[in-house]
Amino acid sequence: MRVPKYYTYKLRLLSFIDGAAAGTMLPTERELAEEFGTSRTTVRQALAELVAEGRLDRVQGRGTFVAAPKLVHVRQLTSFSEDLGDRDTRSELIGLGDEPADAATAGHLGLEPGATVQRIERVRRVGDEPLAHETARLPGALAVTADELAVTGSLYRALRDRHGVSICGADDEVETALATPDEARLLGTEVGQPLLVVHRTAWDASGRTVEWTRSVFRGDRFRFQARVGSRPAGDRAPAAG
Amino acid sequence: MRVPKYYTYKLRLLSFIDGAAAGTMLPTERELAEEFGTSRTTVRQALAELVAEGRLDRVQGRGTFVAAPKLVHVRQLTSFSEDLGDRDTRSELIGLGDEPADAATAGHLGLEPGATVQRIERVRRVGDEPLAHETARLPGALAVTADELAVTGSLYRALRDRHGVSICGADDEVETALATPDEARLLGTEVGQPLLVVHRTAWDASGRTVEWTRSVFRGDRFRFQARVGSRPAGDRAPAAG
DNA sequence: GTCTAAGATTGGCATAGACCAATTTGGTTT
DNA sequence: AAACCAAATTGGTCTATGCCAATCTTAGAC
Repeated sequence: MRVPKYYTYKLRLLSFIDGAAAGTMLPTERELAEEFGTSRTTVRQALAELVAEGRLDRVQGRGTFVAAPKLVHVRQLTSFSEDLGDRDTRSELIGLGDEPADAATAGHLGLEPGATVQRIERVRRVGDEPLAHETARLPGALAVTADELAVTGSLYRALRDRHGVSICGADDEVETALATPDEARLLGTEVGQPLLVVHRTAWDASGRTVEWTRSVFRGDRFRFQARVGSRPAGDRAPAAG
Repeated sequence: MRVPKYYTYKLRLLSFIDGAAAGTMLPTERELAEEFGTSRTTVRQALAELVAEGRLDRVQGRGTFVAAPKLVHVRQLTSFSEDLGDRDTRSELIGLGDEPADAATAGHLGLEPGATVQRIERVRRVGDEPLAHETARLPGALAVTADELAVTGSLYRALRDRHGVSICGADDEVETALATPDEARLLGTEVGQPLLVVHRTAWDASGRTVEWTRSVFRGDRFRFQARVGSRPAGDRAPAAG
C-alpha cells in the first residue's frame, strides 16, 4: 500500500507528541516544512489530522501545542450533569420554546407532524470548555420551564418533578459528522473537524417516547461510553488503556 | 463567523446530492473548479468533506459519485452476525494465535502483563463491502479454535459452546479516529478518513472479563446503536429520521 | 470476436507562494 | 506604571500548477 508523504511526517510528529507534556509548543509550520524538506501544505496536512485526532491544538497567531488527553463521557441513562462526576460541569440554555414538529421529530416522538413540541437547546461545558451542543425535543404535554431546568441542569429531574415521568430506557445512535460553521462556533472548534453525533430516543415505563435529543460532541475531546448489564463487584477492575 | 469559501461550494454540492439518486456521477474536479470559478484545490476540499461524511464516493480514474445512505449497526450484546439481521454478512478470519499480553491488554482483561492471551483478528463484511476490522483478545484459558468461529461466525457462541461462558454485560467506548494506511487498506477506504473506534470490554456472570475487543468501523458507512432498557411493546414506534 | 497496447480521462499527491487574520512583542507615549 | 500602537510572528485560506496512478476508451493485431 502506498503511504502518502504527509503520513510519514505525521508519525514523526506523533512520536514527538508522545514524549512531550501537554501544552508543549511545536515548531512553526514554516520551520517544520524546512526541517522535513517539504512544503508547508504537506506539513499542514499532517498537523490537521493530528488536530482532528485531538493530539494537537492550534491557535492562529500563537502556535501549535500538544493537547491534553481525551475525556470520557459516561452516558448510562444519566443526565449530562451526572455523567462527568465531580467535574465542574455547566449547562447554558441557548434556546427554549414551542414549535411544530417536523417529520423527523414527529416520527421519533410518535406524534403527528405539526403537533406542538418543545425544543430545548443547550451548550454543555466542562469548566470553560464547550463540549457538547444538545437539542432536545419533548412532546408539548411534557414541556418544562427554564427555571426547572436551571435548578439542577437535569432535564430528567425536571421531567420527574413536574410530570412524574421517569426515563426507563433509551436508544442511542452514534455516528460521525464534520462540524458546520455554526457547530464549530458553538463548540469552539474548526469547520470540518470530526464530531460525534448522538441521537437519543428515551421512553418511560409505558414505552411512550418522552424525549428525542440530538447531541453533538467534539470528536477530539470526547469518548462515548455505553454500558450494558451491571458488573458484579469483586472482579479485577480494568486499568486504563 | 467567517465561512470558508470551500464551505459554500460544499453546500451547493450537497443540494445537488440530495436531489440525485445514488450512483449519479458528478462533474470532474476540473469542471467544478471552472464552474465555481475557483481552484481545483478548493473544490477538492469540499469534495473531501462530503466523502468523509459518506455522501460521495470517489474513485481515481473513474470519477465522483453520489453515495448510498448509511447503514445502521445494531450492537446490543449481540454478535456481529446477529447485528445486521438478514443481510448477507460474512466474517473473514485474518489472524488467530496466542501472544503475550501487553500492558493495555493485561489491564483490560485483568491479567498480569506477559500472560498468554489469544488474539482473534477479523474483517467483517456486508456483501462485498468491508465494514469493520475487529481485534479481539481473550484470556488464554478461554481460547477458541478457528473451526468453532467458522460455524456461525459468532465468538460469543463459541465461548458458550466450548467453555460454558455466557456474556452478561459489556462496556463500549466509542470515539473517532482517522484511518491509518493499514486500516484504510482493510476497510477499502482512504488514509485519513474518519472512523468509529469501539473498545468493548465484556464480562460473564461472575464479573470476570472474558473479552477485550477493538473494532474499527468506517464512519461514512456506519452508525453505532446502543440501547439501555427494554422497550415495552404497544408504543408508537419511532420512524426513520 | 478477443486480446492487447496506447492514449485520454480522472482523481491523488505535492509544490511554491500570495494574502489574510489573530496574537504576541516591544517600543512609544501619556 | 499604564495605555497605546506598530511591527513581527504564526496559523488560515486560496490560487495555480505539475506530475503520478488508476481507470476507461479506442484502435489495432490476431
